[in-house]
Amino acid sequence: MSETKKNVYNPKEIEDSYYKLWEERNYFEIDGNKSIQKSNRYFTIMMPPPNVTGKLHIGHALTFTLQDIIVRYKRMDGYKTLWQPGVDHAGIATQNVVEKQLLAEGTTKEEIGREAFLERAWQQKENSQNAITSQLRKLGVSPAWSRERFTMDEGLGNAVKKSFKQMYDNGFIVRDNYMINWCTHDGALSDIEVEHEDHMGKMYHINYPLSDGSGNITVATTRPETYFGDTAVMVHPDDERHNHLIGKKVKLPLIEREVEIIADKHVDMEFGTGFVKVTPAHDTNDYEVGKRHDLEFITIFDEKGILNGYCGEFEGLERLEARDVIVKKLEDTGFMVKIEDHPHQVGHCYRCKNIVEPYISKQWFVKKEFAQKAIEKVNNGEAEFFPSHWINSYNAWMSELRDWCISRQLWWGHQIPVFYCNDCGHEWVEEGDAPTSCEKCNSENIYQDPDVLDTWFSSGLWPFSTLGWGNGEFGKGTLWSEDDMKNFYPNNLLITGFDILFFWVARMLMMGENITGELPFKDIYLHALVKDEHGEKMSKSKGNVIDPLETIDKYSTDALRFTLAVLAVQGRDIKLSEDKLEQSRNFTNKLFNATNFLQLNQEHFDDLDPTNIKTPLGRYMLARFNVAVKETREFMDVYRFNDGATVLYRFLWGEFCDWGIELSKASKESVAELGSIFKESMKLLHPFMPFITENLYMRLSEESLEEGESIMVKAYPTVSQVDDEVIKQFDLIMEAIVSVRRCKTLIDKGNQKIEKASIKLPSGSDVEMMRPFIQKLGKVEELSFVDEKIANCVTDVSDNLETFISTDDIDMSAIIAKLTKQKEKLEKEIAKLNGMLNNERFVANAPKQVIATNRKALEEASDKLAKVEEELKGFA
RNA sequence: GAUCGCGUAACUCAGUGGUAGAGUACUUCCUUGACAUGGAAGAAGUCGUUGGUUCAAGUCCAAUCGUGAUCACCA
Repeated sequence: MSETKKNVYNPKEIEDSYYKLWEERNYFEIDGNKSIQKSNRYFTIMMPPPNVTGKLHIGHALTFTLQDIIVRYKRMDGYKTLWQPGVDHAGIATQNVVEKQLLAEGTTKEEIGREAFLERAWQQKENSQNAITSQLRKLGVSPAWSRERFTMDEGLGNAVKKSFKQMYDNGFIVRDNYMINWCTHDGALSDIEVEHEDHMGKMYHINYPLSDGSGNITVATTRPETYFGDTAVMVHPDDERHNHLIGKKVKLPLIEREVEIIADKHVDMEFGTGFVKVTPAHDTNDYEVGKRHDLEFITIFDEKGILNGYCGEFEGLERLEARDVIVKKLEDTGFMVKIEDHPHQVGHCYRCKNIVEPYISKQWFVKKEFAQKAIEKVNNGEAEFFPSHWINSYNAWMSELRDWCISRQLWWGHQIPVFYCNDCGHEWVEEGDAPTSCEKCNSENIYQDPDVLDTWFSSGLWPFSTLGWGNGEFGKGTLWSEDDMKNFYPNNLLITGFDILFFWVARMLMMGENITGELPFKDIYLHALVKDEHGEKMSKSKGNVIDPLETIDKYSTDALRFTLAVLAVQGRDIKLSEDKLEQSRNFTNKLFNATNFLQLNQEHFDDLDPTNIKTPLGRYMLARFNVAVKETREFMDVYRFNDGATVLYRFLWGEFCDWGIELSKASKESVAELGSIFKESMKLLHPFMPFITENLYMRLSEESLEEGESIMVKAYPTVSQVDDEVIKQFDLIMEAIVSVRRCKTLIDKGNQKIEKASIKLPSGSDVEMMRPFIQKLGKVEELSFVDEKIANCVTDVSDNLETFISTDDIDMSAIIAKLTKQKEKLEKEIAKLNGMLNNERFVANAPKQVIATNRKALEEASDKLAKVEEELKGFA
């Protein structure tokens, strides 16, 4: 049995049940906030669809929390709000997960066949989607679940075919033989799917004999096994060591095939031996050289990496295993001159970590020209990055774009909607149902391209395909409606991690622009990665992974959400730590206990009506609340989640609890008003902490969610008149209280109750209004207000007032030390201000406002100094 | 090599040209009738370094050091 502590907030009791009710009542749907919707206010944000490969991690928790904060804010602020949920089929990643499952069962995808394999993949999709969506519910997020989509559902499949045809017809999609990145496990990859890693390899120096028998040349290579594909050796034309050999022939070791020595400026004379083997079919640079010199392209291994007949006796070996065997043979036969250590970078498949090969293959590509307009429009300000510096990365990447390889040799994905006729050779794109005969010659001897599309092709359409674009009749009226494109496109905002800027964001921008004529969203917020408390990337091997569900279990959903929000500073890594989570947890507890306090006095509190706030303290807290509302809204509007959260923390804890509640103990009649303000501030906080705010709002309204309407569909607070006068009055009250407390520490009374104190206030202060607050919080039985300094007492001098407490025998040295320090500080300040104000150029150039502020500060500091000096004189 | 961040109190970090801020930790005190997951008071910073612009620089500019990320090339 776990003990339940009194006065400790227990979130577990409410989180699941509230969520269930919210969802049942359709609050998350686009008309969930019907009663507060304002006309023509629409807000759309797409959920980046999680991969159906597993479960949520802390990065998901961050991204979805931030999205939910904005969505709840907009929904409460009267927008018709669409937060579009869904999941991504994640081609390679999911296929690999399923393959691993099969492997564990002792079988393979080839053994069970394409159909059975796809069945397994769909099963994986179901399992993962269920896990993910139930975890998302735990996070308290509020997407329009009724519209949940999957990138491979029929409607999105239709959109893929339609957009493919459009791009094909416009000449942006072509099929060609290119040198691409080839993974012998996963097939063709786009450039960004290859990760380059530092690796300590070897540099092999190999002798190639000259055909005329006049000697050898030595080439240097890191990949000796590729020499069977060499079709030339090149030297720099200006290389005086070697250029006399241009035009001569050499024989490749062992196989004795002859290749020519050619001249090409690509060679770096400083590097290696100056002789470079040219393997046009297996190296990106050599590919270009090969094209320049019209060389033969010899491919030496098949799609699985198995060496072919060009490799002589090594035929049948796997490319990686072959290296050592070949090297051994070259050593034995004397062709190997030397082997040195050589650090270099090796490309790996981003999904299976296999070493990627440059490989010539016939694939489908999206031409790089496709991106042109999206580059221009983003740079014209039609979309905006938060933080803004990301536009640099966007431009850098976009300007170096190469054609995007979109065909994948996988089974799991959108099959390419291109058909070929075996009889007449016709090739065409079919955007409708699969045809049974050739559209040109009517032959039934046709087949569909067996490859599937890069997973990012369909996710690139996500901002509009989910709104019904190209869906055909699928889902019409249930998953989407005909007004959706008009109302929700372009989307207002995208929130996602910077790590998929190129993979996804850039692709959405170019596809959206080309296919709909408009960029798909206006604002692009890119958040950082969640790191551990030391700033280390989380990884299973390091054992520093923070699991969102465990965290929720320990600290509550609200605490996790608030922590992530408070740490989400634009442009900085998020270092998540237990300390921060504890702090947020404590904050929820504080709010819970504030409610307990309010309800000691009365059970029910009305909703806030500013005109009904009459007591001075009520008016003061209302004024502070207004400041908080203004700041929170301003920060939300520019996606400064950390600042918004900090404002709320400061207001609710530092102002409402520490001062408002404490002061109300001297003003019982203000409690009813404070309760109303607190209820309203629960609305303000709701987007960050949806559960506790609902709970406390309901408690203070004496309602339950079962009977009442949720806080999540009530109007977000707006700013009413801020009463500056009452803020001034209470600033003075608080200054007096702090001064009394400080004075008491001088006589070692801590915060104990004392009998008498005197305060000298500025003239015109409303002393009778102030008295009860100062007496109560300063813990003074008898408080008197005086016009002159009192003899024989300790004194505290603050900006606007002085406090005196009579004393007989106490050690004065501490007091003198304190006053002396205060004096020095004031003198320094006065000197600084004087320096500025005596500077003619400052007075001539600075804004009047600044000069006035400084004059006033100087005056106040001088006054204060005079008082401090007078005190010191008394001790002399 | 190129580009982009970051460097502010012991720690984690805000800071939008106008007297340097928060939370945690620390020191001292308080179990006061919401909360010890709490309250009060306090101490703590040559804002990486050096120049420059400006009446005024943590903030803008340049250089430099440290640190991190991304992209690219190395046969």
